[in-house]
Amino acid sequence: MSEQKNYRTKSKDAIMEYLQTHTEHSFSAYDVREYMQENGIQVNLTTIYRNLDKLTENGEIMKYKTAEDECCRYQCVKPHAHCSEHIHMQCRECGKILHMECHFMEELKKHLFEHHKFTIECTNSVLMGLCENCKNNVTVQHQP
Amino acid sequence: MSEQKNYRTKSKDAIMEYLQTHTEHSFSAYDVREYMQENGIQVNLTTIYRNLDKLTENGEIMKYKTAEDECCRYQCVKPHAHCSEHIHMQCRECGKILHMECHFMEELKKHLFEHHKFTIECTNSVLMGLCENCKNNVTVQHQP
DNA sequence: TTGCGTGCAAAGGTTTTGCATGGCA
DNA sequence: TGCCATGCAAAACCTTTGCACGCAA
Repeated sequence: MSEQKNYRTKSKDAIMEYLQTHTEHSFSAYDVREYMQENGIQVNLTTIYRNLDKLTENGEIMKYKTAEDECCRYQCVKPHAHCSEHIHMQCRECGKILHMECHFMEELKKHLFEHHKFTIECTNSVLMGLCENCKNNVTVQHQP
Repeated sequence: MSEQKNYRTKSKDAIMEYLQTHTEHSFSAYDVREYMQENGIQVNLTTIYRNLDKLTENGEIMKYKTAEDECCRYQCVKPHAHCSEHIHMQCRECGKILHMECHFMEELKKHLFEHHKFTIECTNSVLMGLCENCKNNVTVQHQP
């Protein structure tokens, strides 16, 4: 339908580089800007938002919010195939994202449909919790 | 620790009434205000936010966001026990919330921990999708 | 009478929009 | 040259905060 030409620009390249070096963690628009500033690249926050929006539409990154976040979070899903067909887990401490790329995903879909008559849509379906590392750290910290 | 007295007020009663008649769906602060206006009850939006916050702290309602929502959504979980121990499913069309109150919840927890080393925290863990009703409607609508 | 609850106005923060300019193809 | 991309400023939007007053207990 709306076949739009995409020009290659310095800003876009810089943002893509950020994404590809941060595939394991989620980030906010402000994180991207901070990275740009640290590397001496001049990119406006509006431009960052516009590029992140476009990437979300193209399915190259995920966009979501939680009750704890006051801003949107994004994550590159490019290295993983079929991200719209499995759900994701996010660590609330470090922001790391895990992909449920395994046989259990099918079982989950099946259970939801058969027992709850619910058709899951994996986009925006995120389970919150703690990854291995952060769980250990949090546990240690909270001990007397 | 902070044992705070709770006064019973007209606003609080009105909000609680809204909650108890809307246990099946999520709502925003603006939904509550709209309901109040329709019923001729004068309640300030600030007051609504403050009461919803308090109810969230008490564990009587859930609070969450999704990438699609531009505002926070809340839902009464009072009729369901142990809502912090199971995850929820939300219909993206009608906002309805379903509770995974079944044996499968344990299997899910176990799988996440054993295969992904992920410790799920059910608060804020919401699966998005379509409920039975909306799935049928959407399917029909999209047919030629 | 005490101090929690409320309304009002204003501020805070993130995200979006309009418009003129810049730059890729 | 045509049109997408960008920067800047301002707006939009939801949510929170400060303060004075009202009201439950």
